Amino acid sequence: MDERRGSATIPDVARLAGVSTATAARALGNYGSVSAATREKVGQAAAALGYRANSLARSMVTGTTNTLGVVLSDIENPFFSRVLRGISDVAHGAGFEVVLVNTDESSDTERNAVRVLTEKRVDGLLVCPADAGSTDHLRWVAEAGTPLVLVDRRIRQVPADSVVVDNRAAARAATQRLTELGHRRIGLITGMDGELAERFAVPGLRGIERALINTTAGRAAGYRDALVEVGVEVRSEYVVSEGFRREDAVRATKQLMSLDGPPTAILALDSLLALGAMQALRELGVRCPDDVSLVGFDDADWTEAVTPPLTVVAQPVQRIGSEACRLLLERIAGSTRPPVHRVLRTELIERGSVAPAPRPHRAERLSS
Amino acid sequence: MDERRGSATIPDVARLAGVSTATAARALGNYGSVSAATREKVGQAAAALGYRANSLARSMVTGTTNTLGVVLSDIENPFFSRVLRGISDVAHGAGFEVVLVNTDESSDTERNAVRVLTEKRVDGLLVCPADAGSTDHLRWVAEAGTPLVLVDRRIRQVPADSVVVDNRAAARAATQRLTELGHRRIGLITGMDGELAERFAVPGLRGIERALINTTAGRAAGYRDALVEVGVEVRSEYVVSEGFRREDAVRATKQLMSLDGPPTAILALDSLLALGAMQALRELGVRCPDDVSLVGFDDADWTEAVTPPLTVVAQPVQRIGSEACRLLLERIAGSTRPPVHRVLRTELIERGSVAPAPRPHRAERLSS
DNA sequence: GTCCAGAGTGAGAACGTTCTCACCACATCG
DNA sequence: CGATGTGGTGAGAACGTTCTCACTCTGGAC
Repeated sequence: MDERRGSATIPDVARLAGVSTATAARALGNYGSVSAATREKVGQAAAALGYRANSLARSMVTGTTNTLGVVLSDIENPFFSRVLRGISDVAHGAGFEVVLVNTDESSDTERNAVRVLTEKRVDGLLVCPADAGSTDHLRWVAEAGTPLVLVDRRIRQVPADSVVVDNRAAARAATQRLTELGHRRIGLITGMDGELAERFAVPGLRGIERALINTTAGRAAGYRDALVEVGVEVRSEYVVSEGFRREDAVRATKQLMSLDGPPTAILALDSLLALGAMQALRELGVRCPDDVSLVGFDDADWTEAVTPPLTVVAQPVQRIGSEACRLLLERIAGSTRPPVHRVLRTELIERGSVAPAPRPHRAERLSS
Repeated sequence: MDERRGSATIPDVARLAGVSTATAARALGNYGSVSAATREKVGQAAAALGYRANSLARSMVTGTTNTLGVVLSDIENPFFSRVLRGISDVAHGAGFEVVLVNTDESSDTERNAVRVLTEKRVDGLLVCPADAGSTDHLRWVAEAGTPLVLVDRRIRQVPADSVVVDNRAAARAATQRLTELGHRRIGLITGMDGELAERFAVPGLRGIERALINTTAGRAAGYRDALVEVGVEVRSEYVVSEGFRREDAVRATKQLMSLDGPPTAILALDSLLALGAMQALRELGVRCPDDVSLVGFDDADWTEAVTPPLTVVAQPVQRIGSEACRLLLERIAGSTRPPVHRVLRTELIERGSVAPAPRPHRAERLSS
């Protein structure tokens, strides 16, 4: 009697309990008013049949799924996994489930994910957009009334809340610290597509607008700002972009150190790149921080444990996620305030990997 | 005309296209047979109205959601984020979405997650069970016919596929390598609840059965196996369990090194613990590998970049996920073969953090 | 000319909930 | 004593799909 494959439904429970489906539904769903006696009867019938609610049917009629869609580039990346953790904690705390899609920075995948998720009728979307260029799908979502929050990357054309970090200021602060310590030849390892990065970091002011969108570009701009401030010309051979993986940073660092006047300090724009830089310095036998100072982005779990401990620009990674999710929940709850753009602060954590610039050679001392 | 809030439905599209809902549905859903002309008409109408399919309704009638539920303990942990990546890649490749829940090793949360996910009618579940003790909810799922695969932890009582690693053999191999190099005093940092770990690692054979379930316990058992093999008594003060965080491992390591006969080698049972051990050794001024050899579990991204590079037991982390997901998809596709238990192989990757045991003091030489 | 296959279509019944109404009985208030 | 709630209940209509069935054509085989 209680072993039906397709599982029992409310009518089944109602029949067994001897009440109408409406009453059974009220008892099970805990809404409306039901007498204690019927509630008991229905409860027992449900237990006997192994009744399990069908959220799909419920969502169909209520129009709400208690589900959030999360679209980000790569969950394997510790940055995103911590962001997701922040999102997930807030979401579950409020009774929402989380559907996750990795885009691998592909705009097509993102577009597709957004379509599928809206078709699944998620109550809201958290997106870390892959490409600031193609955003019609995001505009579409925002305008169709599905709550949307942009995570870690803001796009001006999309009328949605956003939670980002002031990447430019962060990189500027880190670079300033290096210039304060006397460093003038400062290498930058960006990871992004080379040509693009160079454009932001090097030649004058072109691209600043877009730099506010892209994380890496913003940081590159901050690097430039700090150098310009102390009157140092930004030299393009100091800006290296070989890719986002650790091995790429190893290559980039070796390239930097093989330059004619090799940098006395290196700024790596994310934690994996910093790791690669460290590895390369070790492999080259270059002493850190004696010969070269190193600053990374993101306070990964290993930064404090390595030798020397790494100086980093720490971002409130988890808070990016939790804050974004909180904004989204407000929207879902019906808030209609104009788009909010939250900018979280970063913090420069100084550890052993940074030291004053080594005494310059005489020739250089004269020239500067 | 095309700006309705609640978005257009198939009847709306059908009306505009001048066909029946059945035909419109066929044209949009790409099933049944529709003439090219009507398909075109319907397509245009849909575009004009901004029609977007409703997966909920579709799932209601088809009985399939193209969604997998994933329940694991902590997505922030690099191990799980890589497992998830493996799952997610396979799932998306097959057209499935992924709903994620973190349990933080809480059995209650897990039970609840499983309930909610089955109510959402996911097509299958991937679970890394928090507690081998309370498993009725998993048995329920398996018996109710929802495909289920256990990830990284097998539970005998649950009739479901599983994908795990042979933790015991892995830890045994790592420990053997250390004994081969002459190490006899080998510290073990487990992270798990102290009392429990000691029970597995130290006194004879009790608990071996359960050890096959729990990851940490399995590894502790492997450690013991290797020591027993070379006739070394397992001393309980060498087995330290302070917790799972890096700081815990720092404390544990310092505790180990302050022992009367401090260990000449340390085996840390996961990557975070190894990190803490490294940090502690550096803080203590103990040279690695000259004074103490160190072996960790899991080939994290930083293991190769630190000084010295860390010897680790590498697990095919991503493959745990992808393999599990593949098994699940087979089940969803209807396979009814008896439960499969896949055991993936680990690999000992030797790097600079391991060296022969330092020359023993005379007294010790005599005694051994 | 008859028959049949099959492509194209439409009407309407599912799927399993929640929600709106209407109804009843009973208590409370004027 | 009648009017006015009010807690408990049931009938039945949504929600937006897909699916089944029946129907109409057309074209080809006999």
